[in-house]
Amino acid sequence: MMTDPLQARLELAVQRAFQELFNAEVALKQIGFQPTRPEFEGDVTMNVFPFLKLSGKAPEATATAIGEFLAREEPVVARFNVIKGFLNLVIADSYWLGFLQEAGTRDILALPSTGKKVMVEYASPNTNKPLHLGHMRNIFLGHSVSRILESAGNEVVRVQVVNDRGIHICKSMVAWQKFGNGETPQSSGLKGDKLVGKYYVEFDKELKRQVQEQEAGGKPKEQAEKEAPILLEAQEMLRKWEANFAEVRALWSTMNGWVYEGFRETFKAMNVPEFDKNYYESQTYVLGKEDVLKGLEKGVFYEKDGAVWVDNTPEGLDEKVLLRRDGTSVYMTQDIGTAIKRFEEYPGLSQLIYTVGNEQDYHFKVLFIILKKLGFPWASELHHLSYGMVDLPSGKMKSREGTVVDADDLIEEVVNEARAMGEQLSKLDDFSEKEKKDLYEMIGLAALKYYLLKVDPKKRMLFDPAASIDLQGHTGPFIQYTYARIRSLNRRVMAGVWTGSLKFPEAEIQFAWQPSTTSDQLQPLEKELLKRLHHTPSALLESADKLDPSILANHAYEIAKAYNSFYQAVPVLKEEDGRKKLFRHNLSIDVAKVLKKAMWCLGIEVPERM
RNA sequence: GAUCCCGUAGCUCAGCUGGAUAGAGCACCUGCCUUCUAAGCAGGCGGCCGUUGGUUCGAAUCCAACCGGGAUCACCA
Repeated sequence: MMTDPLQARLELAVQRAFQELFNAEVALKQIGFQPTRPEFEGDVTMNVFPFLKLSGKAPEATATAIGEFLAREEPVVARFNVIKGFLNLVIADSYWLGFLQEAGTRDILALPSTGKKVMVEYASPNTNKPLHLGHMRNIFLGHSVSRILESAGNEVVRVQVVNDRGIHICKSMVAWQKFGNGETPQSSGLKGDKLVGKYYVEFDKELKRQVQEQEAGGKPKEQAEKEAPILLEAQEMLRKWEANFAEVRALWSTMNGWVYEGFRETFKAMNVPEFDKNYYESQTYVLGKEDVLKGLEKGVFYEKDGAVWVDNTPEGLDEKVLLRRDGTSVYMTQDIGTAIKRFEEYPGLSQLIYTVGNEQDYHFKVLFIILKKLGFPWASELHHLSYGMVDLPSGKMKSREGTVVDADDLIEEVVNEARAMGEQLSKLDDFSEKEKKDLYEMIGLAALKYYLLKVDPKKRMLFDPAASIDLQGHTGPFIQYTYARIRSLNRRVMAGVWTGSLKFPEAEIQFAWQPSTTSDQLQPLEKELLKRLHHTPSALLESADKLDPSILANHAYEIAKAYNSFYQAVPVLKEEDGRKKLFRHNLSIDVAKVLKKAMWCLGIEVPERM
């Protein structure tokens, strides 16, 4: 990894070794290091098997020769040992100590600016129902990826497309007109999105009733489903909406307004910021038509039966309609137009990432190919951040069958669990009610977010309600707890003065450890921690490259775990030797800093006490 | 029918750009609070890495076939 200066150094040295020892050229990329397995002495290990042809020697002899060269020529290598074809290198403590010093003076989770501007789209809900667990995976992912990209040196623009028009919202509108008796969020006290969602369900109920009725009257099922009066009404409502009927538009605005108010509350409860820009489908759905016609002129698309098509069979895909015979758009059309519009609106934009479920993999493949065919230079910088569905122990989530996990309910549940645990431990009796409430929300949300983010986004995941509110083990609260422990140490150092400040006391505590060449100053648990910290920039970069927060999430967990082992076995403030005490405290501070920033990248806050 | 994704411990997941004896958490069992927060630590139990072949000095990792699970393939959104 390029961000790992140690590895880069060693690779160069090994390259030199091959030149001087065997008169052989080796590309840096071919030289790979891996962490040394714990049962052997060493920090990093090089496998020499791939290079035996170059050296013309046996594995042990090759490894030994390189090891001797490195120990002699490269100061960071303190010593080495060889086991079979494995060259284990012990890195000088002074290197790790130097790293610690550096980590103390700057944010190692802030990579140099790339100068790139990246747009991330996520959330993109429909306005006919409340947010649920599936949205939460999407939103936490999109938000986290945005922050990771920021930390990795990019400027990020967050956007969503609000699917505010279409048959779905018309269904809610029709049902509300029929059965609503003028109900509003104010009159019933129901959250706006819940209220609109309720009428969407009402619509479905009534539809089913009518279909059954008509079936009983002798109509075939398919016909009954198409001809149900309430469905026809919804379709009529959609036509009126498109024709700009004032009353329909007014009702539409009102009901969407209720939904937005509800969404705002949920976003607040999720502790996720709003977007830099919202695109509304009611505005974007007209986009793309002209672009498609231009493509037709250029010969990128073709006409058949009066419709405009694109032929993606050369790419191994199918043909696809872009404009219907009657000249109207399909979903793809507006996505083409919206993408183009975004790059016009944001001139320096170099990348666009769509956070959308993997059931739309095919759609985005086609979209990207089309934009490439239209000749947009940025088309190769489009990414579909495709994530897997969230399953429940009972099976798939289906909104029609009422098996969805509601976002608001879930947050409430997880916060209640945090409260129950907190009160049982009763460490916080001096907290005010407000402080307790804030803390339990922070902990509950951490459990939920971490649970959803620790899994590779690409993979379908199982949502186990019990595990998601777990506060122990491989969880967000475990990392929070580690942070709080360290902050407690910090406070003691500062003579018990509790300021409530989130600032780290670097100013108060100077780094006083003098790196020296004498080896083995570091205890194994200290070194283990330093190595994990040292790997942080690489983890961040990999997370950013792969658009995968789980890499950073798991890295943070590894650090927290290593810290807790260290904390348990090695005294910090009770250490008599002042230099050691200071060193360990500095180490602790850096762990806290990294944990806090890594959690920030995941959209998770950390408490000063818990 | 075609294409794509996924099969690792009882459960949930890491590891997958090939390397040493495959790792965590949960669950279960044993210890550890008169020393810095026990939401913790130390230890134990638990694996034909879906199956079969191939490539390789070496395969959970790459390739092929098969089995099992999921998704997608509309002049729908």
